[in-house]
Amino acid sequence: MKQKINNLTIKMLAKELGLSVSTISKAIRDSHEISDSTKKRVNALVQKLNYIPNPYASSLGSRNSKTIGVVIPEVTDSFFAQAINGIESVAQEKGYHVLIYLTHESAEREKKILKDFEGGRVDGVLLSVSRETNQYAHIDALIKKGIPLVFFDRVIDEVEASRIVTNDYESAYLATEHLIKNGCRNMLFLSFLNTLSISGKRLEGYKNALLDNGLKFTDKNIIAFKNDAVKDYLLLKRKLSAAKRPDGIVASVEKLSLPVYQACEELQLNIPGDVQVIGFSNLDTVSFLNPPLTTITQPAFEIGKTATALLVKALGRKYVELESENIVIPSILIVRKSTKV
Amino acid sequence: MKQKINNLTIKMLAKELGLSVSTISKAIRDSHEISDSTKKRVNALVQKLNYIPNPYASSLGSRNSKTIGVVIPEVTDSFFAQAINGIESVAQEKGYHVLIYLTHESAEREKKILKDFEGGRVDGVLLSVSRETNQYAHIDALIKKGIPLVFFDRVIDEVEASRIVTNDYESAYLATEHLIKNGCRNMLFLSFLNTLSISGKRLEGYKNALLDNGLKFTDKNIIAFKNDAVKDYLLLKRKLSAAKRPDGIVASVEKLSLPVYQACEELQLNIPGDVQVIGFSNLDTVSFLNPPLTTITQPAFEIGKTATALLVKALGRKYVELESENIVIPSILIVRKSTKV
DNA sequence: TTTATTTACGAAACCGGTTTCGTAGAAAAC
DNA sequence: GTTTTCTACGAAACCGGTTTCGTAAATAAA
Repeated sequence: MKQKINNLTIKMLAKELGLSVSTISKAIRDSHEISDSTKKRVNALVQKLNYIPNPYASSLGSRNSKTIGVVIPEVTDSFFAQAINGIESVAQEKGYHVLIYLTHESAEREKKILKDFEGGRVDGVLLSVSRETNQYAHIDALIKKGIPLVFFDRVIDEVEASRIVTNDYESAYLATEHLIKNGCRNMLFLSFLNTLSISGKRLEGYKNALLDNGLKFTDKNIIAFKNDAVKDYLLLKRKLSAAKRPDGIVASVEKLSLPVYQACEELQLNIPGDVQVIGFSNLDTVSFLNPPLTTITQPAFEIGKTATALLVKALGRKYVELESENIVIPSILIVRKSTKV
Repeated sequence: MKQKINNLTIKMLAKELGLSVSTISKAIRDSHEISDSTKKRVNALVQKLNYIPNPYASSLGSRNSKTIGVVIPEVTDSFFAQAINGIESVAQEKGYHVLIYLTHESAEREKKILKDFEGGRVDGVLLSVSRETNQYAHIDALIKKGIPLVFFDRVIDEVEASRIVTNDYESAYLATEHLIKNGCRNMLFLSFLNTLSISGKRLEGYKNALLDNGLKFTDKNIIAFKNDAVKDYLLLKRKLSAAKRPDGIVASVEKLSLPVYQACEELQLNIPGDVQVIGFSNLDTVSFLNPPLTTITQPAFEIGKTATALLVKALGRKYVELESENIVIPSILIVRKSTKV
């Protein structure tokens, strides 16, 4: 069907040099069983003819693809964009190729993607689960097939695998405490409705910060967005214009900070005068928001790098190790003007 | 070396059903030369055993990988992030896998990546060239190898290939004219130093808008950043504190808007009172900057989608077509408070 | 009824490398 | 000088599918 230009094959090189196919193959991969002199001859011809091995033939024969699969919810989110940056940097350095897949927060998509991986498309997987993901048979199945997987940021606790995360509990605690120290007594906690352990941890942090500071926790202050932008926004506005208006907001997800600013603007609420706001965000524009947003900023790039380094290390080993690492890279609180000093 | 779990092969399925390997292969791919009844038998077993074909074996045999390569300068830029989103959406829909590569604005990297592609790793390529790229032999070489390539956003005019871009000239013209209408007479044009045709077009737009409105154009108002954040920033500040201070700024690259805000803040310059600012940006945070930034916003998602659709269409054809399409998707001017009404 | 097509499938070559294993000749050890 | 060990390479099987081509049986056309 495809009439690709008669590509150069290893066979042709072999004929040209009067060597065998296997010798060429080994020479190219710098095998110790080939003499330096023939290696030079081979490489010279490779250069001259601009020979590039067919990656699929190599992968088939060697049973490894030098490819890692990255499965994330979305890419238009500064956290994930930065994480990809970190991932790609070490992948490129180590000679790995990266296949990227977006789940758009759909567990169904995630399943299909991982299932495809069972066919051996990738040597290893970096996964940040979708918000919808509440079971993990598909993940376990993949791991059982012998394909190393490392979670980053959004993990499933029940699955035995390495994970690189940030300190969600502590940073939410810190964020909440920061508001309390600034005088807040009635704080909203904004998150998405889901089963993600990370939201759970952040919520816990928020909750405990309240309790530890003698404030009481009430479900009414938890807003679980449903990903219906319009409805969610209305809900937020209602909360912000209620009689007992909140005096502080913890936006536990990057995407939720902006609606807060918008709602406050529409409701003529002053930040931080009327409401103080702190958000989990990695955007560098936050410094120039009106007012600049106090944030919990995650080490996205580092997380991506570390996760990939760990995966690559695992791929380098002949036998898959059993023990899985659990690395926590802390987030940082950056105080700006959306919270009082 | 790798002791992958004895994977299910088509051969085993064949034995199990008493059919030949080729029959199974055809049945799975829904070939017309297999009867419905055996297709059903085969699929039933496939389901039952959870058989997933080895993608590398398929690719090798069929000489196509159902994979496209995406080569972009960076991912932590809202334009590219959104573009990837568009790319991935149609790729996933059409059953293509996407390999992603970042050049980090290095022509060298770009060359290496494209060269690797010559080995047949991908069926087609989506490319947005690096800022450094000033020759195109590597691109031509790839195309000559028979691998379809479509440019998006950052193109090389000299290369014969399809391209999906936005109306850079017109939007810069529009942006500049907008400032002029608002009373600006001495406007800075900010861009990166490079040979990118897109910067050239934007610069042309700026220039012609000046000339058409009876203003004179001077090189002194063009700041070509060199990607050295510190020096560039100092240069900007110097320009902004000069005796004949500019009254308007066109930031022709997303990354250049923020430094402007920062510099104005440090220099106590009011936006838009002292300087009006318009930027090319796709960030949705711009509405909440202080003041909200007037922007030229590019249809990034659409560009990604269109480029991919075009590429996939080309891949579907038996023979590579000669004519290359040239699609322009316009950007839009969104007026906010950083420019006077 | 005979011949021409179609339909449904199998055998075998093939895709382009990798890996295993065997071996001649050189070098080292005894 | 003989045996042992390396070194450097080749033949052939293999990776797991796809594709080509041939053909028996079923169906249609003459």
